Amino acid sequence: MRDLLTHAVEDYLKTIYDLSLNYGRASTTQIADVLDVAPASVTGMVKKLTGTTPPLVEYQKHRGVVLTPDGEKVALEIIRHHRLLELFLHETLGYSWDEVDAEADLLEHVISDKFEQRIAEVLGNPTHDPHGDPIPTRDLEIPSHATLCLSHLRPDERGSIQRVRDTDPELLRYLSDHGVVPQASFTVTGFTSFDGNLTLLIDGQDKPVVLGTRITQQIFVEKE
Amino acid sequence: MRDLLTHAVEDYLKTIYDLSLNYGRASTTQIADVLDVAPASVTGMVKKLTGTTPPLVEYQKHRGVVLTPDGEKVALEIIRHHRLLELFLHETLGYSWDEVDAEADLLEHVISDKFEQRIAEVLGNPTHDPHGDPIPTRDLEIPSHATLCLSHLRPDERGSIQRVRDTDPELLRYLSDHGVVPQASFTVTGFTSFDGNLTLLIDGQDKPVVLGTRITQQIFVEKE
DNA sequence: TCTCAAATTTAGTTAAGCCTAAAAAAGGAT
DNA sequence: ATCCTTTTTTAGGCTTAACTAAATTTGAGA
Ligand SMILES: [Mn+2]
Ligand SMILES: [Mn+2]
Ligand SMILES: [Mn+2]
Ligand SMILES: [Mn+2]
Repeated sequence: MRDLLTHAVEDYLKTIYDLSLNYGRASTTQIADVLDVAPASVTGMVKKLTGTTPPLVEYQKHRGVVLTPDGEKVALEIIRHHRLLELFLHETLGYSWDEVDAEADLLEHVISDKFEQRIAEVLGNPTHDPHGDPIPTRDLEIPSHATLCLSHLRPDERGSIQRVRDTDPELLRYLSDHGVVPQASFTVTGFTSFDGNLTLLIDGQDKPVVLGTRITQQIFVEKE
Repeated sequence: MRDLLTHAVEDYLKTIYDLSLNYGRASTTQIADVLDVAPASVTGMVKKLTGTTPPLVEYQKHRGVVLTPDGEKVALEIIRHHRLLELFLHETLGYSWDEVDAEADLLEHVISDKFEQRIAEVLGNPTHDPHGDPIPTRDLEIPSHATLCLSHLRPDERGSIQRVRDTDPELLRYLSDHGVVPQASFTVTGFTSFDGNLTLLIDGQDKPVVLGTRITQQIFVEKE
């Protein structure tokens, strides 16, 4: 019954967890989009996940899918693997922060509990990954993390970058090239209402950087 | 055509490589034994491996299987992964030498070229794994390694341990507990012809250790 | 040479996880 | 209420890599 935790199952659960955080639930098409499979494949897998004992997901009539506590536990285990691996690849093996997500996506399903424990020790039981995302603890509690979106700030407000969505390597390279990295402090110096562009002056940088909403919606901050 | 390199295919090629080293070829039942699958499954896979372009193995019905140069290249790539990973787990993550084989068996199929390169660098481009087995170089040359079996030594001969078969964790723990580890020098102090038992006095150890043929056949040495 | 047990292959299934095409169900707009 | 578009499910199939059971081949000993 616990051997049902195939790579595919783990990726579905992780995806449902992420979507539920953002939307409260996960729809068939959203899941299909993220995992790059056909919607019909999602229906098939979701059926399987409701049929396990204990069930790993709950289907709510017209409201998509949410994880059961059991499903969430599995998702958090995989997310812990993923984020520890990202940090390990970055800190110990010298990967840049745009390269770690893809490799961690594969390794997360394969490493043992021992491997997880050892890299956590080597890294000093870290609380956040290279993109600022919180790493669930060993008993799967989630450290605090910022939820305020950069797109909501306006000129003259100051803050610090806390967290950046990690799935687009090109964006990550662009951001780090311009000093937009976790812990960087900044002042908002401009806002254009037509397109939502924000201008930021990062402390210690010469030039301000202009970011569109596609970008500012993927960055989370703390206000000063 | 190169996407045919599934985990299963890689494990078959690695197994055929190992068996060919020892027996010149690999029989269906030998492969089935090592991989713990049914002989019929081996026949099926072997057929698939002869049908690729280029073919990865050469096969005559009922006469066993050998790798083609292409198949050998793939096998050596996986073996490089495996042995680098073993050393990395041991040196960097503090695994003991009996724990590394199982974990490396899973990870070897998943790590990228970049991961391989990085751990090789961190380890200083090592030539041998924790059990003394040679690590193929980046261009898949095999460093020299001892082929003289400990079971062939006789009293008063001196030598040094070079290499130990790595698949039995219990044996590995027993050996390291008694100082039988790569680079250890020793003198043979006894031999019993009935059972082939050898008595070894390891330099720096108080007590001699008696090893049966089941053990001495899995240890390779260099004579002094 | 013949016989027979061991080794190997063939044939037919299974399970996972994906696919496409078509049917059905929602839900917004008229 | 009806239409229409989007979302979701159903139905049927494919591929990979296992399995079991039965058939076949091999090669060693009588
Ligand atoms: Mn994954
Ligand atoms: Mn991340
Ligand atoms: Mn393996
Ligand atoms: Mn080894």
